[in-house]
Amino acid sequence: MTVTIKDVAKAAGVSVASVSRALNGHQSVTEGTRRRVREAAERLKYIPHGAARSLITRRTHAVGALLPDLHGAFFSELIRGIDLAARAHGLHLLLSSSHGSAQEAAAALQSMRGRVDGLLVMSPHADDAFLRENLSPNLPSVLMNVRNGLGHQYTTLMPDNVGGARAMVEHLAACGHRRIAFIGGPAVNFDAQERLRGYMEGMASVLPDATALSLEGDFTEESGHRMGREALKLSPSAIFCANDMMAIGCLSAIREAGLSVPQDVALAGFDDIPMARYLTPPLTTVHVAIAELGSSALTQLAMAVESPDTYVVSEQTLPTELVIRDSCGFRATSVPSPRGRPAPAITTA
Amino acid sequence: MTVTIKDVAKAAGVSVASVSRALNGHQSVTEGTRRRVREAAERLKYIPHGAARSLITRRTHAVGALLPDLHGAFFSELIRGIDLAARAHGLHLLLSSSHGSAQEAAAALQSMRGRVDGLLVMSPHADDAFLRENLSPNLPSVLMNVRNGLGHQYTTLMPDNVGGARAMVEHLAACGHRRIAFIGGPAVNFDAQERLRGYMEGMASVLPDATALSLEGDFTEESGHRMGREALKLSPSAIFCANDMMAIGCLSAIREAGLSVPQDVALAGFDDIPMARYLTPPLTTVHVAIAELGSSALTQLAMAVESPDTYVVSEQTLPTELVIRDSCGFRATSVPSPRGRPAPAITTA
DNA sequence: TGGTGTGATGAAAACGGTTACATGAAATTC
DNA sequence: GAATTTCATGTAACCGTTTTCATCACACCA
Repeated sequence: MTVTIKDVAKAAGVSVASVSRALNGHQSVTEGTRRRVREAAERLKYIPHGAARSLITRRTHAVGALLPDLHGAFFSELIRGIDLAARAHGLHLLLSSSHGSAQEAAAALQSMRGRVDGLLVMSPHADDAFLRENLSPNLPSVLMNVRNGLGHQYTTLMPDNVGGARAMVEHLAACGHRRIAFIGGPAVNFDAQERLRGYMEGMASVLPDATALSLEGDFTEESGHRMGREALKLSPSAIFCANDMMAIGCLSAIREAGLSVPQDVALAGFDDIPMARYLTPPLTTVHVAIAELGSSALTQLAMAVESPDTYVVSEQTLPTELVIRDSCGFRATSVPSPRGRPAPAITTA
Repeated sequence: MTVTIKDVAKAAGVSVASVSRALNGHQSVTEGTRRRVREAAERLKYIPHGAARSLITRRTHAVGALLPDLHGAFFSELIRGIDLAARAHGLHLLLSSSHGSAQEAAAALQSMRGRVDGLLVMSPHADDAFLRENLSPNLPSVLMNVRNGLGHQYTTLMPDNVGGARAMVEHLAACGHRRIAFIGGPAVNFDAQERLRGYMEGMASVLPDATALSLEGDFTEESGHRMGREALKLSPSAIFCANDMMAIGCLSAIREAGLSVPQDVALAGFDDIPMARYLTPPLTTVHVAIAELGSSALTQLAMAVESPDTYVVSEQTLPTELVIRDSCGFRATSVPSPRGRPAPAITTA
């Protein structure tokens, strides 16, 4: 049925050991033998059995990625980054996304053990208890967008949520806004916490006399719409949403109130999803290099896998970029030009 | 170091065979033995070695997905659908995307063999020769969005590109348009071919006296912009783009020509990416149930894997839906309302 | 009581590779 | 020319699991 190393050995007239050596580029093999083996393997279309190999080598050359139930641009960009880096490191990617509960996430992790050399974890359920329970210490793991309280036991990467949000507040203040409302994400979400913190810090440092006007949404367009209506009651001159989808919802709430952006209310988002520049008006937002987050995380993981002894755990913050478009009233062109550099950008830490 | 079945056997005072039987729910095991084994396994935190198991069982409980280098909503939706169905069938997902060339795709397939029980293939490079060369006949495989010329050797799924494009032409004609230009995708692309065919068929059946006005883009926004300019030279009353991104590019080309949509020129796209309803004006397009495509494909594959003897290869077409918004001039509301049903929809075959 | 069926258990053979070690021939050294 | 090194190759052990087959105790039946 399937052709094994024995078949190749027989066909080439050598032992299985020689086949293994020849095919794996071991040095002590005659050129003639190597050629005959190569030819036989080629002819028989021999493909080594991955499981058998990893049984003895204790390497699967695969890493697992545990991702939350997210869709849209964020998700695809993240995977793109991860996948690209994985291929560069010769690693396979075992993907498990869209798990809604902590139990599901735990089950996914369980079933991955023994199949992967390392783990990439981004999950809203990934608190300390969860990690302690479900992450084996001898399996290299890298975390994304989680608070890592475990004594720096795991490498952690996250976008500079605080810096990005701060920069946005500073920009809005520089545009002359004083009453800046903030529509945050769910309080349990780590990114949401960080962005709220950035908003607070920004307000405190740039507008110490102004009151912080903060509402809690849940990152969905619908909640942006709902909270946008609430926010308008505070008569703000600018509304800063913790992500772009909420900003979209907020935009329609503003319109429904008979107001226009940016003339009556300035609007800003966070993430810079592709849609942001096609809105009317184009949305001022904070760009997060998501693909880069994914590929950096995987590169870290690859290093941890390849040389566990010399690898040092670290905590990395990826810079964000302020992308100024029209919705904040800073400038006023209207038709997005295709493939042009998006807008003036300011990079944060 | 790692705890194996032997350690559990020793701890429970039984043989490895009994441990295996107890843990895998074999019937001929005493309740007492089973309990002791369970306890020992629990205590030692034993997790079976996947590679060792799949070496003997010849099952990896994983399927591979070979996807093209695409990003954005299409990609994430597809993966979501696949992943969801995979979890439902207890299968792991080995992902390999973003391979640019046929060689890379071939290499990816190569390195997956022996690690997966089945293969999900969507690739622009997946023509007959490629498939014959790189797909082993004893590895169940399901194809998406490819022309399957191999005597129905593989199950194939694809959206109803022809029907969707036809329906759009019919709708535009019903709106009173006679000069309907079409900006297609790259001629080598299968989806592009089908959508062009749908356009042609639609024109022939509904507007037999009108000339087909067809241009070739490459599915990018930029080409939509470029071809949009060309299309305008043909003084069309409607432009139908083979995907939404090109429609976006086309929209800006129309604006730059000093014309407006839909008053001067009607515009339509294909795919219904999330962005489509947020454009100004909201884009009339053809909705493709991408997640469903992915999950259906995986379900087919799971069936093929689980019962290869009774499985029958099939060819499935997933219905598309006409989504009528404002860009075609059919109606004229303007602000997209959040979470509302998108628009009147017409389902095709 | 002796034969027989039954059901739990253990020993050992797979699965398909890699690699330590043994072997023997050729090359090198004296 | 004998001793010794070198080096390509083969033999066999091993990785961790499942599963076949043999074994053995036990209850059952005549």
